[in-house]
Amino acid sequence: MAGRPREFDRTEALQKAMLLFWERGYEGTSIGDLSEALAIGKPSLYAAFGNKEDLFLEALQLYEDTYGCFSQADLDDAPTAQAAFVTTLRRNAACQLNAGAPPGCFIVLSATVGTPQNADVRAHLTRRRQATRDRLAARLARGIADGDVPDTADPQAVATFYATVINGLAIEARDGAGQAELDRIVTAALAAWDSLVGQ
Amino acid sequence: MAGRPREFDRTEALQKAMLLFWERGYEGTSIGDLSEALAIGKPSLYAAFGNKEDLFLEALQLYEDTYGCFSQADLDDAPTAQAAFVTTLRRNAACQLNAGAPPGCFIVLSATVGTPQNADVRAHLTRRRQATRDRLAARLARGIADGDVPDTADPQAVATFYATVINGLAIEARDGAGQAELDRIVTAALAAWDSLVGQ
DNA sequence: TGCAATCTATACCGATCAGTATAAAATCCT
DNA sequence: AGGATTTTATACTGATCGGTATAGATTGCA
Repeated sequence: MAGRPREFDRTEALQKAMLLFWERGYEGTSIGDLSEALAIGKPSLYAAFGNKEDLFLEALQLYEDTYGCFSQADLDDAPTAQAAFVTTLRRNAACQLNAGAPPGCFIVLSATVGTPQNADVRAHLTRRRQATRDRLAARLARGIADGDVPDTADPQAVATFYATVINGLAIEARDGAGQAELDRIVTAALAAWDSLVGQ
Repeated sequence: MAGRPREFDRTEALQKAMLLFWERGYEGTSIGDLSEALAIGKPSLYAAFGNKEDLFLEALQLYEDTYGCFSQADLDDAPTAQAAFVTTLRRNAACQLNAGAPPGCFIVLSATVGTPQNADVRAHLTRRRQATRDRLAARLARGIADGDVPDTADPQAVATFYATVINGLAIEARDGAGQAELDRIVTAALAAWDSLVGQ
């Protein structure tokens, strides 16, 4: 009923895999790289995580659960839509840089282009990015319902603008921007609030 | 002094290579893919363009010269910094989508992450992105000198914000955004102008 | 102790990677 | 025609890709 116990910590290994995928992207990270960095033989890797795509998706989930730049609670708990966006974008800027981790959001960077055979991985990440935008739009709709956002505002348009800034932040971070620079970008984006919601 | 003439149009071949690198990125495009898509044997490819990196850099140059989203003249010829930014960002949104070409800016998308051995290609593209930001900052500085931008404005901060939007636009386009959506994002970013320059 | 079950290391699979050696084919010049 | 020069197609290089077959090692249970 119980065979030889595995000799590595699965969670630790997954975290190292996440960091490697984060730094090099899906196609830039080979199974050989992972086997070496995790100090785990390839058969053990496959037994524990399935194939490369399975491992990547699990690493993505771990990223969202730990380093993830997005918090639904930030949106829900804020009293107004504007306050929710301030908190969400401030957190996002802060989450682009982490000591001991690669700069820039995993979800934005790890697979934007690549070979046709990996199109499903890219589509998965596209859906994650669109989910972020949709949540922003939903919070704006709630703001209109709550009365703290003018009902002339276009939730989709405003959400898409801020989602674009969030995507751009990841590239700025990967290009070497410091925390102060990222924070200034968010400050600038937030300064547009009144003109965006038509207040 | 002259041997067998080459049987393909070098410019045509380079354009096809550009389109493939644009769609799949540097590492997502193999020499075999290029040889097939261009209908050119690999030895002819190497003889005409050097190695993969040389070909990519030449394709990048062709992109900037043809599909490139950025025009120095747009910045120079506008009477005010604000007008220059309106034109530059409108053109950028329009350049994200081209019939018969992949969506999203080549320079932003084709190599943001990857293997360590291709770090120099990524660094090259990072420098191109920073060049865009620096030109935006220079135009703002001119606006201050010309008197059409308040001298309290921070050219670097404003330029970095708009550069971030430009980077984000490429990802939105690759994710499937339509022209109207991209235009709305630019409209939103431009609406922030007054609050950004402290007017 | 023996057996079923599980993990490990080694070595391998066919396919593909970037790049090239070789030799035939096609041109210009003399 | 002959020779120099360049491009072509074919076939190959060693390395690496994602993934696996095989067999030995380690466990719990009977």
